[in-house]
Amino acid sequence: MRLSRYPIPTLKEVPADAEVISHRLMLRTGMIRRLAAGLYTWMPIGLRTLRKVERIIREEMDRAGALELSMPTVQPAELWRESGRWNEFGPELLRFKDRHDREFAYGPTHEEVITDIARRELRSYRQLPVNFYQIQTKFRDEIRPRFGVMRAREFLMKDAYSFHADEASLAEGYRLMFDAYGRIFTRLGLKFRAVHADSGSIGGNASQEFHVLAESGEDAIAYSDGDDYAANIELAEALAPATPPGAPTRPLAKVATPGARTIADLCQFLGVAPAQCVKTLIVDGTDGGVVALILRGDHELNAVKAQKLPGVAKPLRMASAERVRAVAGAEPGYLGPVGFAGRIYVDRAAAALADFVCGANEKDTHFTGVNWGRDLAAPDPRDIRNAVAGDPSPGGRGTLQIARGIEVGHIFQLGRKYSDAMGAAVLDEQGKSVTMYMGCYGIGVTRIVAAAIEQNHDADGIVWPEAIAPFQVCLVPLAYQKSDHLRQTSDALYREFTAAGFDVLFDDRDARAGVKFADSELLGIPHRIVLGERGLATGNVEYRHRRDAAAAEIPLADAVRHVRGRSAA
RNA sequence: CGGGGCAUGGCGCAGUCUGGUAGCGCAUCUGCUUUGGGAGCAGAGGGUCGGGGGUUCGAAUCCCUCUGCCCCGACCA
Repeated sequence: MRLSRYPIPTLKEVPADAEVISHRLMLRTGMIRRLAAGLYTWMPIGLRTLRKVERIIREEMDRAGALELSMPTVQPAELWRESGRWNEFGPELLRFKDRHDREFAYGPTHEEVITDIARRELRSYRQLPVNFYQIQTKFRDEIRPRFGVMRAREFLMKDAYSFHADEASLAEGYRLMFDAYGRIFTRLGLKFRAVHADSGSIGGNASQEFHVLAESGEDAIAYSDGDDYAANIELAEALAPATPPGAPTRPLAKVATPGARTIADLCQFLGVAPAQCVKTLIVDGTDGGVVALILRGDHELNAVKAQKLPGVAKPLRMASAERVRAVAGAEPGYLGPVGFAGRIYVDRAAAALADFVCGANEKDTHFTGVNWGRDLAAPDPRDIRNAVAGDPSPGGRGTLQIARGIEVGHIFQLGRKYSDAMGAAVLDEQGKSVTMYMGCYGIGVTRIVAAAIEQNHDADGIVWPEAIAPFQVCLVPLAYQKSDHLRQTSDALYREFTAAGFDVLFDDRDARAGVKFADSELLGIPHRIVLGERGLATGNVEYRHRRDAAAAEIPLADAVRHVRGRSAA
């Protein structure tokens, strides 16, 4: 592409509302433009990358034996009523009516539609297993769209759905998709990790997420340095410390701790470590009452785990200060399990403490030297905290590390949730009707583009992985408008690269060198070739990979071969 | 949805408190100079100050109201 013919210039300044780096860079490079909250136009440069991502996904899905189809984005309400999700899904589902007052939804996902297809079209176990996929626009009316294309309302998703005669086949189909996802993210040139995940509202059993590793990721993931355990922090099992609790050595004592409402205050005041304290969180219960959750002072509550406990309201809500006062008789800040009458859940790590500190359920007062079994009932330890770096790996070897990631893929074994609800069955070998098992497999295609930028950028701009760069090669002739010789040489080189099959951005603008350099770096094109009068006098051009520290002189005649060599590396 | 904030040429902002002829930078256009790291000079175009209502001789500025957007929380590819 000749840059002089591309009407969307790069920007030095970005709209003030762009917070994350990928959003800023996508705006500055002219990849996207915002239409409304969570709605973006993909401009020509951005679309080139998006299409490359799509192509890799499509090739690997096809290779894994999946069949591409395309389902409507608009779906009738009846299907969603059949699955029960018309009510379950909540306001994220965009609903509307047609001229006949019939209800529809703009598809946020396609389990219902594909299950409808399956129950109409699939008759025999002999047609199974089968995996259908599409790459298509979804709409989810997110409460708070943000970060540009990273959490948009309208976005492009690859969604696949597999159908199986039995559970073993589902497990096998799931594994095939797991492998395909690994190939996809590898080919995209991204550093990623597959982790066990909570299956959330889609439902089902086994489930794994694929995360692109990036500091700015919204999710925390825990992985072991000694085995292959890896899980989303929401799910990652937090084990008790390896060492068993010691025997009590100190007497129970009530101490005055005026003003020490937080763990930090308390530790400062008493000169103890947060890990020697216990904090007590009061949350709403299902029966209108409350539940106390006990954690070690240096640990955080894991809401996903906690709201699965019997008696805890879902979604998890902290109890109001009034209710806390009514139940515990003290302000939040001085709560503790000693003498607490209601239901209590104690985290494993907190349960492993001896001689610990906790609130005394009395203003400005704490207990020290508290011991389970002596001063209060021995607890039934539960896992209700977030795993932290240094925890023993649930896999058995090594310790957990924490990384941040952007969720770009999620695979589920759905089981029969939808096929049961919607009656999707085939005949088995005995001619008996059996409900099909289902798997579903998503990839956030548009999100991948943003995630790739989050993971691959520097102070000058994007540093595209070659496979998804909008252009592979950037040709920068200097004084293109002034020198006939230089113009002819660079035109010829442009044709040569194009003929060799490269996507080439040809910066034939009448602009200063600095402008062209800055733009090629901002756009993150992997290979840059600069043609100047000086070098051409000796038959040389300048080559620089976007990741190189400095440029190198290479013979003009070798340019294509040189780039091909660097591009294979 | 709850809590905070913003809305002034295409973009980034000042002006609002204390009402008095709408400004700056970037970008755009023209001319001249410059030409290996986001050029210089001279000139030009472009704004119903988010919409509606009110107060006032006079409103970007004060009041009411609506709309849109952003940030922090619960959701998800």
